[in-house]
Amino acid sequence: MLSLEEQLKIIKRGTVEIIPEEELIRKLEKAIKENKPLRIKQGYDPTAPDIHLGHTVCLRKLRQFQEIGHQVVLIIGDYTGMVGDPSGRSETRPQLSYEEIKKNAKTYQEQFFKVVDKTKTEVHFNGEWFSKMSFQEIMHLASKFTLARILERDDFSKRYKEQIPISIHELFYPLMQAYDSVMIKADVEIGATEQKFNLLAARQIQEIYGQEPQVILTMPVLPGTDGVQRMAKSVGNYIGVAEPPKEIFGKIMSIPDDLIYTYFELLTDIAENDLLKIKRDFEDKSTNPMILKKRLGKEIVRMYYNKEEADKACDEFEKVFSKKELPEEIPIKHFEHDEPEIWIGHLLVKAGCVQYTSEIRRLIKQGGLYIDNKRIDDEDLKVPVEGEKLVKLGKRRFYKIIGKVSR
RNA sequence: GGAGAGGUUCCCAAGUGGCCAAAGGGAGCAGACUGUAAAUCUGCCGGCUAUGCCUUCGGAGGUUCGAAUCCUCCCCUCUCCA
Repeated sequence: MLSLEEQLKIIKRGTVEIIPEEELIRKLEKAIKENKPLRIKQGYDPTAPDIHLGHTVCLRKLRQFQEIGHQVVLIIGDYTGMVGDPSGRSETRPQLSYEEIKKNAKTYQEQFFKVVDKTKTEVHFNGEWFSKMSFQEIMHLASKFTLARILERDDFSKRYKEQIPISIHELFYPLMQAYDSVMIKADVEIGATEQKFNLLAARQIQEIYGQEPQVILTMPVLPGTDGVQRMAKSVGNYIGVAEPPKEIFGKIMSIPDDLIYTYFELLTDIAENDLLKIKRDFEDKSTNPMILKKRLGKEIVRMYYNKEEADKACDEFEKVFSKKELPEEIPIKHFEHDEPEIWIGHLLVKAGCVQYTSEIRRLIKQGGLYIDNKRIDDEDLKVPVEGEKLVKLGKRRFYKIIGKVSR
């Protein structure tokens, strides 16, 4: 194992808080002395089946712990997922069925191990213990926590004040997460800053169950591609790790310039002094932010795919947006119609390019529809069905449409 | 159980009988510009081959020439009291 100082340095990079740091040092010292890895807990509720870059901030920290020789314990929250984490929420989460959760859990794990080393990870479902718990035990656990403590939380107290409903089952969430820590005897738990309450609750509960409380590491919450809200699938400002390279790259290019440094810092392994240089370059405006963004995009695609894909994604971007050429791969749509001619609106709906004909009228009115590189300005345009057409909607949606007259 | 407040188009949020497909903001989309799918500005933003028609304001009925707006019943949320 690495020395204490080396380990601490790695652990501290990008972390917001370590609570309490002395305990972490003590635990690390012990681990080194006895050559016994620490148990690093990460819980995950498979409520949506996609892991996005926001999640990877914590996952990358787990990975780092693995690299310095510690044991990662992943808890898939099949039960907590059914409750729904109220953290940072202004409303009750939808409760998912057990089947949905199970299905999501599979995808989750696949994506999870794109970042974390599978061979060095112990996986548990919290249903392992929650499904066996009796009501008596649940009441026992519930009696260890008070409403006042729960209401210390901003999200709850805010909802309470604003008269937004809070269901009783939501109050159980922190207790459940805490109990997970007890069951797997966690030494360290990592979470986003908004998770702080849940993480702290675990310390208290662990003590009640006669365990040494876990140390807490909080990581920053990653802003989404809109640069305003935290990255979340529900907000639609996310970049999923399983997305195609082109998408990841393109979405990176769409983040506000101000986010460039943050993304480099939290999402890449770029060396410390490189990071500083990027910050300087951005601040003194000596480098075009676009250049930095391209580098960021390449870096991230490389992490989840490889260098070739990264270069390809970048070339493709330049081709389509800078040079306004056609992308490499254009989705092909087929459709059939029983007359030789068809109104353009119907064609595009039929081919599945858009959902409504109104959308087409709008596009035409705004000058955003091209067929075979010709801008269309006639809303009522009819075109022949037979043959192949290249359609461009706005600046980034391309389709090749192949029509056939059906008899 | 009692008293009160509220449920509006993707989200937030105006609107209390016709001028309402419904203000404003956000998101989204398009155009211009550019250094990029940044920023900024402008426009669009329920559906329909459309100078008109159809469907929307928690649900079901009703009053009216006319309802998101008034009445009745129901469902849901919140607050206070018990």
